[in-house]
Amino acid sequence: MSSSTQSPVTIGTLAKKTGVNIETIRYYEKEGILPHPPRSPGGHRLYKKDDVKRLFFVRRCRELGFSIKEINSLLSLVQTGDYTCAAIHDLTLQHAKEIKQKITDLKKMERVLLDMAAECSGGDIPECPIIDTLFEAHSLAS
Amino acid sequence: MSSSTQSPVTIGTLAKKTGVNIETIRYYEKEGILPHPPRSPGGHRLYKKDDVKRLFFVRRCRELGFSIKEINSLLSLVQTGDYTCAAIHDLTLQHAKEIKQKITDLKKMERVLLDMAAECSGGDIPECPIIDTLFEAHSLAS
DNA sequence: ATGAAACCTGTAGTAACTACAGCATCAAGG
DNA sequence: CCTTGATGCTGTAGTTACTACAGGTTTCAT
Repeated sequence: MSSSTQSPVTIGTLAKKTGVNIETIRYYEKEGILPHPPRSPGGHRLYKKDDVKRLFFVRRCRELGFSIKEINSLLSLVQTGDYTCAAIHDLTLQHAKEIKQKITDLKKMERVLLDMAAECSGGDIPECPIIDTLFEAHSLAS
Repeated sequence: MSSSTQSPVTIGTLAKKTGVNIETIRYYEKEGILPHPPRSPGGHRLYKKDDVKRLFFVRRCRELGFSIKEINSLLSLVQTGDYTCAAIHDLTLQHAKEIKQKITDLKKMERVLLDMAAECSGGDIPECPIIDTLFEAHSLAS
């Protein structure tokens, strides 16, 4: 009973509500993941409750590392209602897999850095096993 | 006894030896992490053994996630000989700390994604708890 | 001498924003 | 009604670390 009487908010208010930067909101609109909102007579953007919801969705997806492209896919699936639970499930697991790989890579980096640091006296001398190691012609990819 | 008689190599050979893309080598030169090499009469870049070593250093640092700026710092410390083991040690540990933080963040993402997926039947139906969760107005930052 | 392979410069594209500059609009107080 | 400060507008450029051309030149082996 309140769907057509809600008063629209400006971009600044939307930004505060969702914790998303104003410039970022305009960027999202340009990228097509937020719809072009109606404007005030003077050209200011006017948002409604659904936009708040949608922007929260986008923000949460970004926090989970989904790309803009992926979010666009998710949103168009949702928007058209043309999705199955299985499709969303797959997208999610695929994304989780990519994140797992990143974690693996970063752990490898961390290990090498800590190993190098452990070899190092940390003294006040101009010789450093870290530098020596870095000059070695080996790759991390193994 | 071989320092002045080595024959220089072209950029393509350097690329093959170090596994770094030709375009990337030129980019590194522009960014100041590789010196401007001497040129052939026709303008082709001519590299010597030290350049190979330096480029290996750069490549290894990149694989360990050091930024171009950080590599520049490391290199200027090394180049001038104006460094102590302690300084390098600190830079390395600082970097390791940043990577650890990234790992923590990614693990949090992974956890949320897997939890969402676990709630999901994956069935052929147009209702999905993942979508519902994504529309919730909560942030990961806790 | 010729032709293919390698090289040159300079520009533009990528991802996901951020940061202006320079101007217009809005809302509240006087 | 008018002013004024806050807020909003567009459009462009910068960030990071490259990659990918286009269009031309050099090199080197035959």
